[in-house]
Amino acid sequence: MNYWLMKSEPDVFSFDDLKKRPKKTEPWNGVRNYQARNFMRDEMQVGDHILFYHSSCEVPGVYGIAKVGSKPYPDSTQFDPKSEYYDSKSTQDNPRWFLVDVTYEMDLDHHVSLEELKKHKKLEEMRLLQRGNRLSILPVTREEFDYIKKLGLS
DNA sequence: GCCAACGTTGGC
DNA sequence: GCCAACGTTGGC
Repeated sequence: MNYWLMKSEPDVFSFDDLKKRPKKTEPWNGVRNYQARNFMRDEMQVGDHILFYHSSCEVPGVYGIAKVGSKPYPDSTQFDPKSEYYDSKSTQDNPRWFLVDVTYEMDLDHHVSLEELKKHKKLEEMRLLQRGNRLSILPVTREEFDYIKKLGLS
């Protein structure tokens, strides 16, 4: 079992949006970074737990808990010329981009802001908090995951 | 294979 | 809107 942090801009797709989806599930399309893709394609397993993080917004931070809802499969938007995620170098036989479904798991009592995360010594080695990090999908340790979840419950 | 130019991310 | 960090592209 692995643990992850996945970023989303809430103006585009928020944790609330995920809850409102049919089956509370959303294909995580549009990732066009190889490292992030590799995490989804090679390392994620159904049932892995996810910290759902809002970025590029007024209060960046963790807003809920989700889980991996499917095995990896090709991101259909890469084949669609009308999609902003279209990739002309991808073919059905040799897709370049893979995704997993993300499924709602549980609410937190309150969000845990980036500012809050930075205050905790136990979290100072989190990849999210390392300088220059821009990956939209990051592994977290079980300890980090549990600690942050606890911060969001009270 | 190097590296300059360019584009994107994301906090502030 | 700024800008640091870093990934990607493409000429050579």
